[in-house]
Amino acid sequence: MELPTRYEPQATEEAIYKTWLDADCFRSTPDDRPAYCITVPPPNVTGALHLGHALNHTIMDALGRRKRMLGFNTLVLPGTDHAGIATQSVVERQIAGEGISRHDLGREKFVERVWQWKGEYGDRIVRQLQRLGCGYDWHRLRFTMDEPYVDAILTVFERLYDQGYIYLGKRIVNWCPFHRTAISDIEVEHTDENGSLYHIRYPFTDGSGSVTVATTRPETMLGDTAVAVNPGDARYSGLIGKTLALPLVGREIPLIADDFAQPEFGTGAVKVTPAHDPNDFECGLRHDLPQIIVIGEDGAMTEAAGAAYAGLDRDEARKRVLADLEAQGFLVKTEAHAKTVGRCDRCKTVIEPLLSEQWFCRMAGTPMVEKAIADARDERVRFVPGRYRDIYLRWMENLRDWPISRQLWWGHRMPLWRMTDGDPKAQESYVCARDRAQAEAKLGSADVVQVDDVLDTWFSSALWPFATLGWPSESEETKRDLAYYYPTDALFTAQEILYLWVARMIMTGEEFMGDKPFDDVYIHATILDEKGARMSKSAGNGVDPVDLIELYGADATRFALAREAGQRQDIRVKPIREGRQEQVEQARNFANKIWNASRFALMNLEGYEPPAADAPTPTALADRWILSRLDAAAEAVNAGMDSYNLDDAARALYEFFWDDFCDWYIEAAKPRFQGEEAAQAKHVLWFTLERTLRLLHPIMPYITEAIWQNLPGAKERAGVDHLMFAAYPEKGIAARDPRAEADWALVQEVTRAIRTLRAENNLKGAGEAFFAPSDDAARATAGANADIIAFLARAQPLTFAAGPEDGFLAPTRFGDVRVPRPEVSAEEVAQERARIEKDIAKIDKDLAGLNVRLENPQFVASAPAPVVEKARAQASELNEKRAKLEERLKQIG
RNA sequence: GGGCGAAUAGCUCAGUGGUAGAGCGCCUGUCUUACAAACAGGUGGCCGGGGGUUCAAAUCCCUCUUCGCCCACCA
Repeated sequence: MELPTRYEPQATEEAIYKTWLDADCFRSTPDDRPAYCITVPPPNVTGALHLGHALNHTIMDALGRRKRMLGFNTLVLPGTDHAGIATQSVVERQIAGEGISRHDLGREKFVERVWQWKGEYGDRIVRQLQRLGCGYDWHRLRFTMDEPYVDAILTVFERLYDQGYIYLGKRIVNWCPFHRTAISDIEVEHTDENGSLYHIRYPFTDGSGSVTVATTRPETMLGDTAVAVNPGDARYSGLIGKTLALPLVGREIPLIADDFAQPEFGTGAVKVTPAHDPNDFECGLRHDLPQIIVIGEDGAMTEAAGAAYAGLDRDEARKRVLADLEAQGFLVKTEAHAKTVGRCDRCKTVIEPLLSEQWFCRMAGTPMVEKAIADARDERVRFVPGRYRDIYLRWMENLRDWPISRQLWWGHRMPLWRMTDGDPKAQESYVCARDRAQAEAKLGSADVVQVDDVLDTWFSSALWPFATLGWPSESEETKRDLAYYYPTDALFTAQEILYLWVARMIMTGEEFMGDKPFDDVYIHATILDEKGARMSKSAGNGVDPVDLIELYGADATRFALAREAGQRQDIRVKPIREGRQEQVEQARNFANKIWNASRFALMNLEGYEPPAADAPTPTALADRWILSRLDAAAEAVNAGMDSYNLDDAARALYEFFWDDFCDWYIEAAKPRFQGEEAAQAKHVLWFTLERTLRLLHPIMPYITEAIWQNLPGAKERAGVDHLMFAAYPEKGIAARDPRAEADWALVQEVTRAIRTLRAENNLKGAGEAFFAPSDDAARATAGANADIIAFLARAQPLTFAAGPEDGFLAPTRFGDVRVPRPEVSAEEVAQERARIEKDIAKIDKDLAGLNVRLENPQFVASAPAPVVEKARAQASELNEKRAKLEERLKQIG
């Protein structure tokens, strides 16, 4: 077997993936097996895969692969998202580099450019997922702008519209002046910033004094249509109803009473700008106030702001207004004031609350929302970790209507039409129609126009679990797929899109499929940098998974992520420094260990034919022990995978493979391959390796496949061509053997004692060692394994006797170990004495602790008997050990 | 302003009532016929602070501090 001593993933992984594709391993069609279906969160077509994706897909692929091996018909259905605002932003930035804006190009040309972008970058994501090893059914790859998918969107829209859920509303929305579109609350990012609170004096028109208001946004005063005070505020009790003259503008506005003005804030008087603040808007409705829009869609002041300010950017306008107020004596004072500022989560532009006409979808109280709440409350949809259920419920129970129209160009244009001369601000003008012909028929006119707006990108992603499976097609294939795969089994995502996406999928699933979209929602950790900060392109602290894969291979990258992917809220990932990344490097070392252990096994199993009876039933201790450990590992790995604790599974595999299988079993097996135990040792080696490869495969698919393909008899015994189709080992694949585990502990402890004595005393080469077992059981176990202990400890031979009086001594639980002492210098004697004294000091410390407990009558009375027994046993062991060490001290003088 | 998570060896993390573990790092040896990306041995921690419950607390409760995440229309 010609295998290099180092595992080189770069040389093999891509070729292996190709064999899987060529054999069409990942295709899923309904059959007699139970289904396991995941529709993957579609990455945006904005660019490349980031580490969060890598984690997300590692988890899904690992769990999907394991289910396939457990006999489920696994469908992991991939796709990409057109990602309206995000992709439009990217392309706008791109053309900005050419010195043009989307408005220079015009809608049609611009959308062409975005399609071009999608063509280039959509495939790139797919290639990167394949490089990561994802076993997805690429025949079913979906894109949110594919024709059948668009059909689903139109169908959903039509139904919601016909039921009266979709309406045109005039509201304050979050307006992004950069994108020139409305966005929803959850697309606004809040940051705490240092600002100022400005106190401005508004004089009464009758010259009887003034009222001072406090505001953080002085520029909006140009649109004020009232000042409000709390009706219970004694300071203003006689003044309500009087008229104020708005400084700079001169407009006469009333002083009104409204509960939303809080006496304790500022001066207790608040300026009311109904067109630019949600609270003021509500207040304006209550008092029937005019709504004056002074900031336009581009973030600049409008004509209504007055000639002096029109055309100024809002920041510039603020400065000008303040200067003018100051000059005219209206600015009373300015104080520092921390405030939260809303920014567009895509471009970080400060959001302008703006009064505008938008399309909304009704939420609160609708059956789909009620059902989506009930699904979580009754745990028909299970959240993992469970705490996210409460977070979800709290949000769902306070839902506001969903603004679904966006003033973007890249997206699904809303299927709403009106006659050209119809009132665009009246809902009655509109009909819902899929195309011009239908619109003309419905409106009874050929002179029709479609609304310019596109749908919120999350409107389309909300349909993902069923639209990707073909809904609303009535074809036999679709009906079969939906019946078989829906509801899907689990959804895997990060917490940031719990509301944006998860909640809405549950609602639409209930509304249009009459059932939840998935059983489980697993919210995995968010990737943070080493200091705990969010990774972002602008901060430059990102780690590119493609770099990690190129450095260390996909298996190592996957293992490193899986090993930390538990129920935690975040995972810290260090940067790549000087071409190294610690966490993935450790995983790469593990892969290399797997490679080399397997290489050793393959060398010893050349030409080997595993017996027909798959599972060995050996008699030798080492064999019984490793099989028992294998079974324990299988149990732990399955438990971890079943409970979304991939980290536990990864750790169990790591520890079993490295500590048990490599460090002890393989080492112990070396001499046995020559002796009379060779047959059973080889069988156990083959079996343990083969089953371990199966256990590892979901997390490290490439290296395990590479080895398995070379393992003699593996394919024949499993009856399949690829490891991914072999049965996944579960608890019970081998005999649990507590006796063997207890006996092996002796082998380990005696071995370690000899090793330590030899290492600490600088004894080179193989030498003698003595073991005086404390009882017959220890003698029997050690006797049967003397050769192995001697081999492992590089001690030759192991003699069952007290050994020479002047030998180095190590008391163990099973008896005394001695290693003969050659000529030593006074210095070396001093070193040995120091070590023994240190050991005794440690024993004394432990004994003191134990005695405190044992001498406490309450401990003896209250603690469970086994605990007391254990403490007594420990104390007596330590006393014994101490006595022996003391004796040894006297010996060396 | 609410909600949540985290704080354990220099670093990254395990450890949910019985006197602390792993990997990396560091120190000593070793090219022992799978692996120096390795092997053997060792060093290293009043488990963030304070209180409480208990015979017994890293672990359960309260509180404080620090860091982070999510949510939030107080000018």
